[in-house]
Amino acid sequence: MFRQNLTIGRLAQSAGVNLETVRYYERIGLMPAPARTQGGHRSYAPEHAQRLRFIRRSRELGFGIDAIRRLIALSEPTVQSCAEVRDMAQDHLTSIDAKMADLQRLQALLRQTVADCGDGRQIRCPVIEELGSS
Amino acid sequence: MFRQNLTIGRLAQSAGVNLETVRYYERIGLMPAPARTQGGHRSYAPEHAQRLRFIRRSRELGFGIDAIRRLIALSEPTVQSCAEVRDMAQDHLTSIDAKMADLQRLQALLRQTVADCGDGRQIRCPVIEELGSS
DNA sequence: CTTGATCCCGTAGCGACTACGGGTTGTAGC
DNA sequence: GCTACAACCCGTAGTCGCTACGGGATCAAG
Repeated sequence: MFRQNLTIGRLAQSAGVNLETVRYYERIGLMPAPARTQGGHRSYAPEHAQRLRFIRRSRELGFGIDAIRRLIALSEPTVQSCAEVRDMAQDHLTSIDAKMADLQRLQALLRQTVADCGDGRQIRCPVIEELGSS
Repeated sequence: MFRQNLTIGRLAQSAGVNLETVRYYERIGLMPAPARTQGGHRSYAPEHAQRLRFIRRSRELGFGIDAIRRLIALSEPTVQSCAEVRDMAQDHLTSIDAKMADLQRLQALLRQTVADCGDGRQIRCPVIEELGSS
C-alpha cells in the first residue's frame, strides 16, 4: 500500500529542502498533513511534492511564509486572481528595490572607506573613524 | 551625584536605539555594565554613549554582533590594527556584493513575471506559473 | 531475523532584537 | 512632605524560518 508514495526523506530530497523543514511546514500549516503508514510514518502523494516545490521556489524568490500562504490560496485553479498575485509580487518587488538601494549605499560607503585604508599602515583607521562618526 | 550622566532611556534616545536593546547589549557583553544609582537605575557616562553610537553605526552598516565585538577590540587606540579592520570590512563588503547579486536576479525575474501579468486578467497567472516551475 | 537506515516526536537553539507585565524608583508640582 | 506619574527594574517569552539534538520506533534489504 502507498507504493507510489514518498517518504518524508524522499519528498524533502526531491524538492531540495531539509527533512526537518518539511515537518516544520506541516506544523505551521503550510503543508497539509499527509497519510500515515500503519507504523506512523508519513506517506506523501505527488500533490505534496508539487506543493513543496511551490513553497521552496517562493522562498527562493524571497516571499515570507504568510505571503506564501496567500499565494497558495490564490493559486487554486478555481480562483481567478492573477491581478491579486501580481500585486503581491509587485509589493515584494518594491521591498526588494528598497533593500537593494540600502545595500548599494552600504557598498559605496564601505568601498570608499576600505580604499582609504590603503596598505593598512595608517595610525587612524578610516573604517573605525567612520564607525565612530555620527 | 551622577548629575552629568544619562539614564538608559536618554542614552537610548541619544543613540537612536530602543531602550530594551541597550539592556540586551549589556546582557550579551557588547555594552559594559554601567554604574547604578542608589535605587538601582543604570547611570551612563559619556563613553557609554560613544560606544553605543559606534555599535549602532556598525549595525547600520550590516556588521553582525560578533564582528562588532572584534571591531570594538580593534578600535582601542593602543592597538594599531587598521589592516585587520580593513580586512574585516573587505570581507563584509564581499558578502554584501553577493547579496546584491542575489537580489538583482530576483528583481529581474520578478519584474519580468509581473510585467507578463499585464492587466491581471489572464487565466493562467504568470507569477503562479513561475512559482510552480522547477 | 537481524541489521542499519530512516523516521517518529518534542524541545531547544540560532541572531538580533522586541514585547510584556508586575513591581520599584525618580522627579516635578503643589 | 506628599502625591502623581513617568521612567526604570528584571526575567521571560515571542518573533522568523528554520536547524539540530536525542532516544526510541519502524521499515526494507539480505
